[in-house]
Amino acid sequence: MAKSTHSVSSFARSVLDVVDRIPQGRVMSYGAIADQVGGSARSVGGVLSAWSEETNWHRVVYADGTPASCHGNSASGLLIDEEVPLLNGRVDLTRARWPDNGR
DNA sequence: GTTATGACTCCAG
DNA sequence: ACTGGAGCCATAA
Repeated sequence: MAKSTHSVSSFARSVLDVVDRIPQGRVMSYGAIADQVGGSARSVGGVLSAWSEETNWHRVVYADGTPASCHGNSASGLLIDEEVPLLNGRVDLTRARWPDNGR
């Protein structure tokens, strides 16, 4: 709840809330989060960039499972550390996608 | 209120 | 599989 101590737009707070709910070893795509908060994938990216130090941005990946770009490839290492199944450099959404729709 | 930018996603070649 | 172009929405100036 460290995030609540700062003033932020309702949209950003919603995005941070969803990302914060992603369990370890699981990932969510920008578009999926955007759909949950009612925004667009780009807007979600902007929020993550602003909260990269307080948010699990490495658990958020592209629609095809590619780890979020910036900062080189540190995301892959973090994902491995989180026990996220990687497949040829991309996240295996077949197993890591969350919520895992029924599983 | 308008313009420009961005950690996105989809479609076509 | 990769690249380029267009669409999408929130934030900042």
